[in-house]
Amino acid sequence: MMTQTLTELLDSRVRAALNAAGCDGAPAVVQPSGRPEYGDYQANGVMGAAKARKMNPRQLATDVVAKLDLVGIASKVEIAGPGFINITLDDAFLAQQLQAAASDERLGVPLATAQRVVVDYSSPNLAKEMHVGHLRSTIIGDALARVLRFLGHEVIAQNHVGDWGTQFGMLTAYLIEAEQGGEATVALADLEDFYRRAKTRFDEDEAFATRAREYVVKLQGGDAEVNTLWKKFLDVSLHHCEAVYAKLGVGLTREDVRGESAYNDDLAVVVADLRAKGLAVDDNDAVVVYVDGFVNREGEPLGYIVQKKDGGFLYATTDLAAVRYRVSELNVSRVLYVVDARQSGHFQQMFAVSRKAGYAPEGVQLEHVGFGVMLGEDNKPFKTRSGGTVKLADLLSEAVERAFALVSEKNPDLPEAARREIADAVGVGAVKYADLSKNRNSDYVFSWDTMLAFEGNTAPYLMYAYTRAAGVGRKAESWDAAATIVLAEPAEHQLAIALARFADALQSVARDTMPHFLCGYLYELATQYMRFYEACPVLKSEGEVRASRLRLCELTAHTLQTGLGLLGIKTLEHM
RNA sequence: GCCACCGUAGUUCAAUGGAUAGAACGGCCGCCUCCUAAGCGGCAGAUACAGGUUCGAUUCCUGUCGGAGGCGCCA
Repeated sequence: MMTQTLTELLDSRVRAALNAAGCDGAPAVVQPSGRPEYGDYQANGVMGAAKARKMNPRQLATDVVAKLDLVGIASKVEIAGPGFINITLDDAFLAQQLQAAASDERLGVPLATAQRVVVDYSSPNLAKEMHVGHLRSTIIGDALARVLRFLGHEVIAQNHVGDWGTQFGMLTAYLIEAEQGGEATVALADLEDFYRRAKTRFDEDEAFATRAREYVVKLQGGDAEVNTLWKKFLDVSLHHCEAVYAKLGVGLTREDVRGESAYNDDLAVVVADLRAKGLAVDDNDAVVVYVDGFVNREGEPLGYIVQKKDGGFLYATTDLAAVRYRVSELNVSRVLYVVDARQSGHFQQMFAVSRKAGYAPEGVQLEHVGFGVMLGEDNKPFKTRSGGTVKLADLLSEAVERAFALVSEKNPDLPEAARREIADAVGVGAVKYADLSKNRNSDYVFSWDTMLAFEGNTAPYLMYAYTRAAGVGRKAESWDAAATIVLAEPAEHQLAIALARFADALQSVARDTMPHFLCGYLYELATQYMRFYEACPVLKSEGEVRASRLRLCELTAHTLQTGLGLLGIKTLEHM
């Protein structure tokens, strides 16, 4: 099994050479080359090291190259420009790497030093139906969880659903009305509608509003009847979420659900603890924690309210209780919050309080994995309350429908069942990939055209590359699966480089919590494969060349399938 | 006012401080008697502005302009 990625290997070798050349501790700065004429990898550390030590960079580069041991790894090492070291990998070395990857379930990806990590994602409000605003958290979190697991980390998914709050008084009050009218099942079939009707009742009928408020009190007081109604409502709502998850291919289950209500009993404990530690103080009858560095509009210290003046708790309190639970009960060393970037201020405060209170000691990483807002095609934010929201379920259906129309057009001879299956994978994959392939920090422009474009840097392109790669192997019938890989053509070399970078791509994703790095990698791999496919006949070639190329196809297929799988996107054998 | 994000081709997006800023879509031009043309090749086209740090800046710092957020008892 491999213990180092390609970049790590080259980096350590160049660093050793820098040390030997008198530049102790100088970073090697190894990265893939920007263009083919600069080789496969470039080491850029010489210029900086030379500058810091007042040395001549070209001379230092010469020294470093003289001491650089890349025997059996590189076929060419050149100095270029002011002191770049351009490295061209040896085809035999590359071939050996690929052979190792091909015979390994994990494709030769080194296992990371295992961490236990909480990924907090999706977390819809169970009072309503999931809408497009929930898409990003759900699929970004899912992709990160999959990548971290693949690298050997122990991931604990946490679906921190909104299952608590005053709105559930209204909903349970309305549910009992619906049950009495014998139409509860019908009414619950459309949660969004259910919420709307309950809200209307609340606004228009004073008696109902009063009852709703009473139900909130009863719910909080543990009243058995209201509790049962509440649980029934949650169950229906979770079923709805699970249907969406199933359609999306997201791995969240009931086991991962730990909603806000799970922390109810801890809230008073947390506040008391913060008081005992001298962190929480009374302020205008509320209980507040002050941490340095946070100010409000007027430049006054901004407190973090953990208990309202009416005695009620807030999500701020819940989040603290959750941190405590995750660190002390789940024993994790990294917590990822895949939540809308607009909450970054809240997380900054929450993290600061957690540190101060000792809920998250030094060694525990707390990271807000924020993402941009969902915008309409008019570049205006989606409305959350006053209608205009697209249900996630509807979005996916629409995507699948459009994909079905496309498949039927491209491939009219396939039986309908097959076209349905393809449309399912392509439609859902396109929606997910359109989102995952963008830098999550940017705002997200929701556009049917963008999401459902089936050409270029899209899921269908990658899926198609997979079917091509896998299809060749199927057609080949018999060939030597253990054949030596021989890289002779430029297209073969480029494909090999792309294949060999898989581990580095995954590491970047895990380190920076950026799924779009993996998308970029897979797109590059697919592109290189397509070029290879055009330039190098596989089935028509003979002997060792044929066997070698078949192995390249097979490894490409396996890598694409694994990579897409880590993004939560299915592959197909036929398209 | 404070905090954090964003500004790259007509459009949607890339680019761990590195060399000539990459793709895709759209436009134009080529490639199927040849392993799946949902493909491949080619042409045209961009770093908001002004400073600074650096051998080197789309990237880091400061400021300006522009977009969209957050900033005490909602989540």
